[in-house]
Amino acid sequence: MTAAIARAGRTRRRTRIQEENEEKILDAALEVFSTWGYRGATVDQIAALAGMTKPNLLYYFRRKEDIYLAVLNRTHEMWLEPLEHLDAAGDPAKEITAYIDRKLEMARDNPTASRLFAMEILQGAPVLGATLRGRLKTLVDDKAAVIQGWIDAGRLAPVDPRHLIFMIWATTQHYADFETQIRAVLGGKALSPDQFDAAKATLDRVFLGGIGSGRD
Amino acid sequence: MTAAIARAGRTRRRTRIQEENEEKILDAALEVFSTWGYRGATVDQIAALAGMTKPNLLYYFRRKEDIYLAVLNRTHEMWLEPLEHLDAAGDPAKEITAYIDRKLEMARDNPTASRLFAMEILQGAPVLGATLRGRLKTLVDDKAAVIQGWIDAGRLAPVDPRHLIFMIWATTQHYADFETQIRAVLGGKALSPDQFDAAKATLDRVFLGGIGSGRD
DNA sequence: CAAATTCCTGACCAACCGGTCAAGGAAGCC
DNA sequence: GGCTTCCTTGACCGGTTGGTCAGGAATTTG
Repeated sequence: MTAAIARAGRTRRRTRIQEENEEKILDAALEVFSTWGYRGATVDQIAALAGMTKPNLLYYFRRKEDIYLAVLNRTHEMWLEPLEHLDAAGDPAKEITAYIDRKLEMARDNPTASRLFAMEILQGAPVLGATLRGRLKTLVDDKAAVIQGWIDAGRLAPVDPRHLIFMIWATTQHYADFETQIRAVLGGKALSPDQFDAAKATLDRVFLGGIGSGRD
Repeated sequence: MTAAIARAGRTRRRTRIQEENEEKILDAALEVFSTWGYRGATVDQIAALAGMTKPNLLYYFRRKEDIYLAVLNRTHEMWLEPLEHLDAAGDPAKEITAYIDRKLEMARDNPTASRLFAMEILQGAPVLGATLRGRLKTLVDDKAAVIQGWIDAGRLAPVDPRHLIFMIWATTQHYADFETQIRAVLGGKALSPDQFDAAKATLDRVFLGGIGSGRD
């Protein structure tokens, strides 16, 4: 996927050095784009963080846009994945809790990826727009039907499945996207494991209390 | 507040034209900064949207940074306000529902303001950092104590008050900050009143179910 | 209406930005 | 070790960006 963009068709072989440097570049680009957005980021900045000169970086990715596309492509699978695991055959409460926990772990382990998507969407999703209206919409429609099925069977309180999904996205991603604010309010430097446990406990409890066990 | 920055001490009187043009500029700046962030936005862009030339804009605000500060200052009171209304003397469920509804209305009526803060925080809160660690932290500490009081009195399920507040921020602001994504998933162009009602109903139900009426 | 003040603009500037290119240096291969 | 391919870099380029400035136009004030 990455290789399809990076240095596309410019060398005969794909070398070890290419592999290494493209990874360095994409790591740096993730950091820079997720903080400054596409327009706010500079190629120099990315190159410096990747430990190389600008012309050298542009030897691997000919254009700034190519870097952005590559780093978005590299992370967007990871983005859709957790929801795909929501299993109609499972226990509703357990499935939803597991989904929340997976998403929260992603926010903890890949905060920059989360922020990159936040940036992309704040800017009107110029790149991911089509994916959102396509694959993501299909996926949400699908899983909303699963949740609606649970509700119809009386196994879950009657809530709008789509807005429930939005709530889960919002609350979990918040810990990555707004980390600066959360740190400021809670005090301390980084979000501690304790604080993540507290977040997880609160989310589980509110969501499960809010939708648990149906019929009312 | 704005006048303290704009054209500070450069004219003797404060004129009608100053008032009008500074407002035009700040409206335009809100739009542009909230989409592109500080670095991604250009002064030309803001000037064009405000319907004036760049030198003319710079006659009112000498530097790009001054515009950014002014537009953040103008909106950040509005930001803190809804939480301040949370009243220890009121009924817990009613107070929290009212808070959620107020924040959701703010996201609906001032989505660009919400996005501006999201941008600022994604960029590490270079300007608002001090405010977050100061006024906002104090406010949250204060209101968390109120909620903890309700919990101790058995009028609310035992949840971490701070993380509950984060959840409310996350879910309500999500409808402004990630509007593009929500529109993509729900289909349609703008978020309809119906969809806002559905969001409100879902939020009210999940939060109230999740924390309602205490003791368990 | 005329003087004082404020407002507006075109022309301009230095710094920065994305991107190119020629040429030398390092790896890989036989 | 020599040939081929790949990697790296300094110098450079046109366009954009934030910001200045001199001077003319509009507005306010007496």
